[in-house]
Amino acid sequence: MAKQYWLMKCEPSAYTIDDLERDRQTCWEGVRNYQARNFMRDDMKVGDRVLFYASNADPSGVTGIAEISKEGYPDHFSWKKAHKYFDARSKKEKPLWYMVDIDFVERFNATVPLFLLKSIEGLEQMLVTKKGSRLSVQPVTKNEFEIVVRLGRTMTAQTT
DNA sequence: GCCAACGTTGGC
DNA sequence: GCCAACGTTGGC
Repeated sequence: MAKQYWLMKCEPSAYTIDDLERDRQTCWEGVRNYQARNFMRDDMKVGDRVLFYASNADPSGVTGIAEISKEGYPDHFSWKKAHKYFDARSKKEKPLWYMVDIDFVERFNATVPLFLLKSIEGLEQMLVTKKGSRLSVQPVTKNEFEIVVRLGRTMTAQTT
């Protein structure tokens, strides 16, 4: 299958592209939305590229690039009692929630802010630019991905 | 911090 | 199966 492209949101208080650059790799636990889970469990493949998006940030926007390094597997945090991601409905024999692993690829010098994405021709259909789109794991097209990466590489610290 | 938009839950 | 109530997300 051809390489696919995604956008994954995370609040900076939880994890940032800087954290990923330091760690080189992380697991994407804690997604508790069925649509997002299905993307991770069923569709993401090793090598797929990911726009790393900082939500609830100042400014919110895409901060870098990651890559899927491990395909969907059970989110074992859902089995850990007392963990904030614990969910009694998820059983080891029948996991309810899934996660993937991602590798660090690139950190932009500055965030590509959401307000800029909204103004760019070619990104009108991109889910994250649409009002009320809360999905934390979203598919993006190759074209959208490439536009955002090109923008990201032109960002400098001064432009924000 | 506010609040609109959305997803989920649960009573009926 | 409907839909009101509730909790969460996330831009601003």
